[in-house]
Amino acid sequence: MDLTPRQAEILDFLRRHRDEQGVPPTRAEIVTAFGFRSPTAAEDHLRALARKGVIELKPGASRGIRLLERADEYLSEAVQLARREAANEASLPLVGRVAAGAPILSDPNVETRIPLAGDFFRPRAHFLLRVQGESMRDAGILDGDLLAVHQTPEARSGQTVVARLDDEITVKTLRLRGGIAELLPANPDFAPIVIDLSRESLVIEGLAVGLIRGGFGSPLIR
Amino acid sequence: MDLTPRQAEILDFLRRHRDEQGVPPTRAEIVTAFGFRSPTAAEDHLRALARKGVIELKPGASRGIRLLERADEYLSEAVQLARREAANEASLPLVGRVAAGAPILSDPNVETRIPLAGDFFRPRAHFLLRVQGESMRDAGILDGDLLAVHQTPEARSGQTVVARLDDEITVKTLRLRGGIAELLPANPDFAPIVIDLSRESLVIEGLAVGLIRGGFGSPLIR
DNA sequence: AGGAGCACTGTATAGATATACAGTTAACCT
DNA sequence: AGGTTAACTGTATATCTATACAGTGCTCCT
Repeated sequence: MDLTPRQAEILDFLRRHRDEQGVPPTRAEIVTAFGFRSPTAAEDHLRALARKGVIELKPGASRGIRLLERADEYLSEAVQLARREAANEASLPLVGRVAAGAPILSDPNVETRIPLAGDFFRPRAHFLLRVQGESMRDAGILDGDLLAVHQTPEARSGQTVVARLDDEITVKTLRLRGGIAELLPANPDFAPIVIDLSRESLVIEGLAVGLIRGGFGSPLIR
Repeated sequence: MDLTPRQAEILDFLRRHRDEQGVPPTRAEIVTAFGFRSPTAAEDHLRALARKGVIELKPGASRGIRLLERADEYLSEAVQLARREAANEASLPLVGRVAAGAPILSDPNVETRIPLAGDFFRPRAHFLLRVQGESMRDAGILDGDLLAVHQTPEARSGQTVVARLDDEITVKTLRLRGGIAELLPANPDFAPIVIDLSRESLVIEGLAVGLIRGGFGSPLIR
């Protein structure tokens, strides 16, 4: 059963009071916080929250209000957003096969999240891309590696870039000469890709800023 | 000023009560927990803790006991140990140049800690080793990379190992044939190392289980 | 039309709680 | 030898606190 807006307000207050004061509130403190004129108003709300299973009331005990785990599901939107942002700052989305046309960080492209903060890399990484193929082998970037990518359209000649070409994502070294862009592989078995910028477009998704191999449960040892 | 052993016990109880019950205890609850026969015993202890600045007492408020930040400095040894272990589980020591003779994880060898849990890798990593040299270049292990290492003396032929040879740490592929061990580089510019196990000893420090490049503030982009 | 749930007001009270006051015992410092 | 501090016992009480009981007005469902 869902909480009413008012009950969610009360729950938010319980959480805030606990976090800021270190103690759950009394009925009287709820009354003053919300401007009630009767302790029963607070009592009724607590009963409702307990009935819905988001808090536990200890009979007889003063301040005997306990926020249960599942209370997290009923956070106000503002608090939920803040939590999600905090979680995002401590982990990176892992992008596998990129669907044609879709933005690289759109939901269906994200396989999972890796528990590593983006600012572990410099400049900071915005996502991890699972490398496919051996075209950058001689740069130490192997098939299956996770490439840490700083999302930016700006790239200089010589940098290792993540580019989108005909709705395909590719990792290569960028070389710019006049109106010509070259995407150079680091493997003699592969041919460079040459793009005439006056006729074709090249979308730079980001820069390679790091690499992770062998994590997330895929063993390196066979 | 330091806490007395008894005061530390009381503080531990306050913390445990808060964590387990979600509410600080009343004087009466302290009394029953410690077998006191007078509420004043609890009151006196709380006053002492407040005077020493580890808790804050709110006059008049029931359960008005607040654990302050600096209370963490006065944790019991058991709790401190548990905390340190929890922190270690969420980060990996980075080992740079290894001092001759010293165990690989001894204090002076550890440069810093990297905020990544060891069980991010399978089997779990115990430390990260900063790779020196290009001898494993063709295996995608470059100079400066951080190699995630699972600490174990057991290695099978074909695995990438971290070995100690004449007090030098080296990363190579292991090959075992009868009483002969070979440490094979992955770079034609380097020669294999052959060890006759009946005459020389080879210490395996661990197995390579993963790799990180470009993190910890060292930019990949130039 | 009426029952149920929500969100309250208003009053009352048993008992939970903090806290003062008066002691005791032992260790430690000077 | 005397003062201070820690760690308690024992009693008492103002007041804080949970909670019961009796209502009101509103909305939503059937």
